Amino acid sequence: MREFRPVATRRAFEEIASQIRGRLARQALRAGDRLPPERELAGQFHVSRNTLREALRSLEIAGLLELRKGATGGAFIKEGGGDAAVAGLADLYHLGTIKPEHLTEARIVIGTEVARLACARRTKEDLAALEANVTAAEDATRRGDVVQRAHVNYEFHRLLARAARNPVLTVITDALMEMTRHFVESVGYMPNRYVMPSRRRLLQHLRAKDGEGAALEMESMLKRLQRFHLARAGDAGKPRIRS
Amino acid sequence: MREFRPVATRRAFEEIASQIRGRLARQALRAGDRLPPERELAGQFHVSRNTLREALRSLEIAGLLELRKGATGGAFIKEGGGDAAVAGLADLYHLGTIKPEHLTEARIVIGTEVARLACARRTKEDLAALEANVTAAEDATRRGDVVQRAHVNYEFHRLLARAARNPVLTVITDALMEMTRHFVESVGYMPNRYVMPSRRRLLQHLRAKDGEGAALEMESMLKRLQRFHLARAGDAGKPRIRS
DNA sequence: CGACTATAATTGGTTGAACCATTGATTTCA
DNA sequence: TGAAATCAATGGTTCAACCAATTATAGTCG
Repeated sequence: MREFRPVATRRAFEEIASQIRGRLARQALRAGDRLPPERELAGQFHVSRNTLREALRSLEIAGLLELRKGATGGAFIKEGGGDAAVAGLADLYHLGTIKPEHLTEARIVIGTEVARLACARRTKEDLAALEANVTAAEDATRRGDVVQRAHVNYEFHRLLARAARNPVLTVITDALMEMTRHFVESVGYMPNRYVMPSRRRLLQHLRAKDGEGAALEMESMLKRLQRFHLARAGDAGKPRIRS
Repeated sequence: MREFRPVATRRAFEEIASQIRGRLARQALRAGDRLPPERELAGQFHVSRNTLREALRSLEIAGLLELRKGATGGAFIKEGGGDAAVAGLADLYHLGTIKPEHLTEARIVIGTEVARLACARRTKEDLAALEANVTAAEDATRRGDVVQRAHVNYEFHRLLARAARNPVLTVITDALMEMTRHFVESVGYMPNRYVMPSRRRLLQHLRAKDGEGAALEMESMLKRLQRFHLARAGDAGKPRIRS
């Protein structure tokens, strides 16, 4: 496999970020903890404040830290929420590495399994939240508020993923919804008549904990949506190219 | 849903990064292009070089730029390779948000579908690369080189994901393998006798383009691996806690 | 002429000191 | 007591250097 590793001409800020990452990985630093002020940390690492800031900046972008200003401010360890991973995947869509057809296909693959797992693990609370969401989507549809409806629909998938109780699938679903949102905004909101009935059937399967039924329902809905989306993508789709 | 967006008290470097991101998204900047030197860019944005550097740093961490030193150096637009997304997901594992049981479950879900798709789309070249990989794994096994064997095995899943021709699944697989690598390193390398025979059967399905057979083979192998892994995780597993 | 070598130019990496802007705590005073 | 003024802590930004790596270029010697 790899015969040689590139000789690590490590930059100072990388070394610092790596040390802080290490303390996070070994749980010496936990969510909510605050790092010392920049000026003090710079002293501890024997680097200038600018260099230290680049290290903190890299950790902030990676989603590990949150920097707050003010008297009680500082660098706080963030709860691992996967924002960075979501942004990283979304960037791949913006760059064109991920194309609409990849997105729709991934949604089918992931969504189907999420539905299956959610059936097995959903709590009463999950079910209530999902039912409230579907009701809200139906309201928005009746009002003809396509934007609101689209956002409620993204939220449905996120809720379902959380009900599946697997953070890997949660983060992936969040990323897929983020990409879908960009896609839909670039081709325009598209009303259709089959999503809401499908939602109702899906809720039935969830109530009955019928994983296979839920998976099939989700798969068929997403495949229909795929055809719908890709037809649009042909015209206006893909990361929009402005002049 | 969201009633108010947090008022964006945007920092200068964020505004700069956002502008560059925008030019990337609209393809005004493409992979391989070089941005002007820092000193010049700082002038264009009317900010200090330090602030500009924080912006470039954030884009570098996000995997969008690569900074090279020297006379022909500068900030180059990177090919969208998903490194940042992989690192973001791996961080979630280090932070403990993703636990070994989530990881093994996600591998089953994703790996099964990857195997199915790879069957449908693999080229002769994919097949050849996979066969060479399995041969290399058998060699390493014979030599008792567990470390090498583990790395060749991760590579197998990556090759299979590339054969599936969907960059979403590629990136997710890369991330899952990265997490698996950390997991295995924390609990120790574990030889077993069922992976290599499974690989051979999987290759047969790939040759025959038997998607269903490949999916079943992969699923059964990964489930067996899951039991094996989680048994270990009970003792030493999870992101290792050192004193 | 050609290959090697010293030099210069370009570019990112780092430093240190200073000042600005925001935030929360403290003090002041009606 | 409570509202307003003040202070202190902290991240954000600026500026002006200098360091270090890398490549292009000019020079030198065989």
